[in-house]
Amino acid sequence: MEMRQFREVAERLRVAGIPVTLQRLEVARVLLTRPVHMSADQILERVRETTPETSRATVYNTLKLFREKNLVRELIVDPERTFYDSNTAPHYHLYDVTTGKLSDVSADELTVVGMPKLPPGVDLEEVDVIIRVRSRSA
Amino acid sequence: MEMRQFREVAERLRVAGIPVTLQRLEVARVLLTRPVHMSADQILERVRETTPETSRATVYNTLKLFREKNLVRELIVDPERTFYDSNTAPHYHLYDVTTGKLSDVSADELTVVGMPKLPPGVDLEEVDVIIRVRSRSA
DNA sequence: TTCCATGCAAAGGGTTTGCACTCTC
DNA sequence: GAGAGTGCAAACCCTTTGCATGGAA
Repeated sequence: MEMRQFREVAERLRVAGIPVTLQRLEVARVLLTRPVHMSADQILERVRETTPETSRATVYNTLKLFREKNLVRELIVDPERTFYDSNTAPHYHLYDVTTGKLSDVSADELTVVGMPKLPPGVDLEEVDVIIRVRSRSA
Repeated sequence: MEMRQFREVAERLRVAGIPVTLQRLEVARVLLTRPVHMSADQILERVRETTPETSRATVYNTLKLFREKNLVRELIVDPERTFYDSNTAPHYHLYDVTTGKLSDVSADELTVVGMPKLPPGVDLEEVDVIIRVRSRSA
């Protein structure tokens, strides 16, 4: 891990208005230095490789904070666990229900045309597209 | 509840190759006699109004069976609980994250254009579109 | 008699909560 | 010394599982 990356994620947290702490920096390093899809547990595991004194609760707190500040997006694709996506640009997802593997589908490859008129008093939050695929069993 | 509806759902189960039992009939009556989005717990509650001797496990078993036979579709829109949709025709969904209310969006109102080329060895299962909205707080 | 369906209770797994401790400002 | 951040363990909630009972073929 280079110092440069540490500095950069620290700056991202400050810009987002998030007070910097050791654990938040670690979660940010794992999650925000490249586009990834990870579950809370995978993140905790990766963080503990370098910072073992990190609790599960803190990771959940941090993820909630990052989501509120729009640093990550929550992906609801599997009832078993929530995934966190560090790519906050508009894009869609391909989910392999057999392997649990998630991949990005760019807005170039796929377009949603049309939008139903929303009920009165509601604002659009986001549009999720999930392409579910199944690995052919041999 | 009219006899006619009972007969009709019973026939749907038989056509789907599902042996008819009292509990399955009740779940089918609650779920399949009109288009609804319900959680397992809501279904259990409704079933127990008329057939109190129904266990949670049986409802889950029955829902899994119905899903395998394509009588219902599972909706993964909320990490808290799975919803079951009795509308098996292709369509999309609008989800109010504030109220938890789900509604259908027909394929007329919205179209997905384009499809990324799938990784080798996988089959398309389905394409989900979820429009997330938020109720404006007064 | 052999299955299959069911009820009940317990277990399981991801997430949240309560609480005490520590650190910072 | 007040407030925020953290670790730990327990609580929570939805769903699944194990097991014994009961019924149908």
